[in-house]
Order: sequence, then C-alpha cells, then structure tokens
Amino acid sequence: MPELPEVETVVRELRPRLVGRRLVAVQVSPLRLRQKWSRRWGPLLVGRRVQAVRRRGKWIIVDLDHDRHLLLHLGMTGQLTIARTQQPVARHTHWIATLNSGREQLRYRDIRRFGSAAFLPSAARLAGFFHKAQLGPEPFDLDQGYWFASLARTRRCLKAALLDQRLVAGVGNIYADEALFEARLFPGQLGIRTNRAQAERLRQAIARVLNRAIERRGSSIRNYIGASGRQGDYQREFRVYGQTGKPCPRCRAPIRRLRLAGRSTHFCPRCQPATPARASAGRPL
DNA sequence: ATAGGCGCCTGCTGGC
DNA sequence: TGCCAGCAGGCGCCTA
Repeated sequence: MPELPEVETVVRELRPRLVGRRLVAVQVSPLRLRQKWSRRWGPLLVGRRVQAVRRRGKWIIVDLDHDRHLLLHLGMTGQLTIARTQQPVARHTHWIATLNSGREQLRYRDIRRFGSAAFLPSAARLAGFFHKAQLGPEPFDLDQGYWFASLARTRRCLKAALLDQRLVAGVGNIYADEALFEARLFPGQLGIRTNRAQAERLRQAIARVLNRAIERRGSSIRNYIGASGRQGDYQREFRVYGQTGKPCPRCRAPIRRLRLAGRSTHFCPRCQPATPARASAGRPL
C-alpha cells in the first residue's frame, strides 16, 4: 500500500515524537512478517535512544544510538503509529515498543503481513543491506542521462520500469499511473521506444506527482494512516488511478484500465495514446 | 541476464 | 442471508 509519499509522511510525523526518546520495552506477536521479526532483536533494541528517523525508497530507517539501525517496510497494509499506552491494541498489531515516558508506544500493525523488518548492527551493515537490494536513486535525485539510458535499455513497458525499485526507488502502482498520465505517456510503451523528450517529461512528472502527494500527506484508500493515525488526502486528487470509466480530467474521454506487469493500470486512451501523434513525435526537444 | 507469473496474507465488495 | 470470485498502496522466488 504505502508508496513514497505515504512513507515520507509516516517518517515526518514520527520524527518529532521519536527522536531523543528511548525504547524501554519491546513486545512481539508470534505471527511472522514477510521477513521474520527475530526474538533476538528485542534485547538489542531495549535501552536504545532514537537518534534519527529517515526514509530511503519505501523503507523507514530508525537510527539508534550504539550504531544500531532498525529498518521497516510497510508492505501493502503496514501502519506505524505512536499511540498512548492505554489505548487498546488493534488486531494485527505485530510488535510494540514502549517509549521512555511509559505513556506512549510505537506500534507496528499489518493486516496482510506483507511488511518486513530488519535489524542492522552497524552503519556498514545498513549500507550493505541497500547495496544488496540494488535500490535505485531517490526520484527527486534522478539524473537526466541515467534515467533516459535506464529506460532506453529495457524491453519492459514504462509501467513495469517505474515499479522496478532498482531503476528508481519509491514509486508504486498509484504514482506510476499518475506520473504516466502527467507525462502523457502510454503505460504499455516499451522502454526502448522512449525518446529523450519523453524520458524527461516522465522524470519531471514523477517528482511533481510525488511532491503533490506528500503535500496532501499521501493517499488513503483503505488502510493507510500516518504515524499520528491521520489519513492522507491525495486520493481525492487521483486523475486516473481507480477512475476507470470516469471522464479524463483533461479531455473527458473515459479512463481505461488494463493489466500490466501484473498490476492494475489506469490511463486516458486519448491523452496517453499507444502510438504518439505525428505532431508530437516530430516536435524538437 | 531479463521479463512475466505466482504466491504470500486478510478483508472487503459485488453478483448470483 | 450466504457463498464465491475478484480485487487491493509490495515484493521475492521461480521459470522460460
């Protein structure tokens, strides 16, 4: 569920409430996540003070003192919230860390359990983790030349390329569709058929769409909430995602849906034509 | 090496 | 009302 804007929102809301606090107790449920939460992590976390909360792609990084690092991924339905200790614990809560006042807790809830967690005992191991994952650049740091070359070298369609975290980190199904609409590119267009002007439109569209979504604190369709429990608002501004059959906000043609890279894909057949119009194909950069 | 398909989980919706 | 298919913000593993 959560893509970059949702994860960024969680991190921004978590930061002021977590940095400087100490974890004094950790409770774990027996249900396993995608990457099992190890029993050995509890004692390693207890007593540690949070030094920073950061994001890399869709990963949340909690930096602790003693050079310890907790990595969290929210999968499809993950929720990471700060709750008052006396608040009832919601079903599907998988682990709870009590903060040093004793009055508040950091809680991880994940209905479908596609989320994962990792504990890294040093900065070097943390770097190694992301190196192994081959996580691509942040979408706001995309180099023009890198981006065009990356698209031009793949035989997959643009939608599949956007979802590949090795090419660019943080884009998921919603924002891939929204960015392709913004860039007026057909999601099924092959990467190798992409010219420099199109790649550049897409590069800028990705950053614009993600920034707008962050301003709205992400999108809440069914499960997503920020660290404070508040929902996002960006779902109200979707132009194609989940808008099948509704008129395109630009040209009024009905939004269509198809399956690409195994994922539901939404686009405007007129604004994002499979074959680019002659006029735009011949236009200089 | 690369690309597509499936499976992991739970919950909700719509059609019969 | 009940049942069943299809769907869902992700990603790792397997196969060709």
